[in-house]
Amino acid sequence: MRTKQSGPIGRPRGFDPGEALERAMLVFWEHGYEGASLARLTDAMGISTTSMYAAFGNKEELFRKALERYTEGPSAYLARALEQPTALGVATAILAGTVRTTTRPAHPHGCLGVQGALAASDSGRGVRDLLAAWRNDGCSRVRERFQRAVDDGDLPPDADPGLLARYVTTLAFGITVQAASGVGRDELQEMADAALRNWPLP
Amino acid sequence: MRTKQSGPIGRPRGFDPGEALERAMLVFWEHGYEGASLARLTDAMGISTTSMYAAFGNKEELFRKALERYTEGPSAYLARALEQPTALGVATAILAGTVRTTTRPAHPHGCLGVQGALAASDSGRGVRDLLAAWRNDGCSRVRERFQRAVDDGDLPPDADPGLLARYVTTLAFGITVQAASGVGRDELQEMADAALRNWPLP
DNA sequence: AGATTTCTGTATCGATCGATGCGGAACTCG
DNA sequence: CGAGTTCCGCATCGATCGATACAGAAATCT
Repeated sequence: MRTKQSGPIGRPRGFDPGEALERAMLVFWEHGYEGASLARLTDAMGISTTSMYAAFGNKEELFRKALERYTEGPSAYLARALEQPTALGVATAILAGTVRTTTRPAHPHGCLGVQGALAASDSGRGVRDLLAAWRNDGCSRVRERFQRAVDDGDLPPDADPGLLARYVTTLAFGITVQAASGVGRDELQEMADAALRNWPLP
Repeated sequence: MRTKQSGPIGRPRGFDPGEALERAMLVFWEHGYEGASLARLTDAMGISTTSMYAAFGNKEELFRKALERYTEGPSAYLARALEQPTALGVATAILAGTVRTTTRPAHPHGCLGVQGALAASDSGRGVRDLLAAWRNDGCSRVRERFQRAVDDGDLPPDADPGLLARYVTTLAFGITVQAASGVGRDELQEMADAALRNWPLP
């Protein structure tokens, strides 16, 4: 027999916060921060607005947590890509991961970090700036990885890590826009392959 | 002396529709379709909601006309770029025009055709699809131009016009996202130069 | 058991959304 | 001039926005 764990006092939650957050992330991904209404979010999460506010604070806090989940979930390919042994491997993995994630059937097309709030009203400025910082942080991490590649001799000494990182992330962001426009996975992957055929940029 | 033109009967408009549309376009550009409220739009246009509805129909129609104005105004560089004599000239002009237009001081950063409505709620689906078609149309026109370059011998016979067009437009869309994130003009132009240094893609 | 704490469902808040009704103002006609 | 037509300012519409108040339900504590 197992001893009953003494849980926190009071009535326990009637839902799984992780799964509710996953559902919310998908709604934000598909409709954007301002395009996702509380009614639609809570309906997808399977809880009432009261429970949502008690568990996540408010709509903006819910989005911040959904973005964290997105980063560690659908967007985790970035962290894995940065661990590739060569700079070319890093770039290739980033673009392949972007293509795969933004064109998954049965998932929203595009990237939450881009279409979550590229432009917004005043009330969405906080989230818009958060996402801009999220994207710039991604570019910075790639640049630092390429700088390490230069230091290690993997990239030639005259290579510009900042320029290469900007190139790769610009392609990645462009891919997310193309995916949101309905462009197919194979065509984007072919383009990504061609874009890295002259690495590291003459 | 000049004969007085017999204008339309009734009280004449108290505002210039072209300038009002220009103001509306700037608001849509900065805040997106759903992020731009009627109150903010009409305030910027300097007219009342009644006048706006009488002159433009409704919010969605106003956006459609604002997008037309954007296409013939800030985005006119695309049409001019397609008239460049060489495919490389076309690609170079597209990216330079994108960088310039999306990073103009005293103008909204980014591109109306991208951040106008990448993701939206149900009520914004019409505009979202309109913009997706707008972007895909842009890519198609570039592809047709590159096809002509192949036919004319400007591009090698084995060049893939569709892939090249996808490459250039993906870079352009990526640039608009970077610009919306606050990345500076010079850095983006350097990246664009490097991206075309190996034209037409090995 | 009773007391205490926490979660949930309903009902609703004030604000804002896009969109209109209405009466008076401003113009061209005859 | 008066009649006819159009435009504009004000007030307001029903719907929806994000966010809460309140009371009852469900758990752990002593």
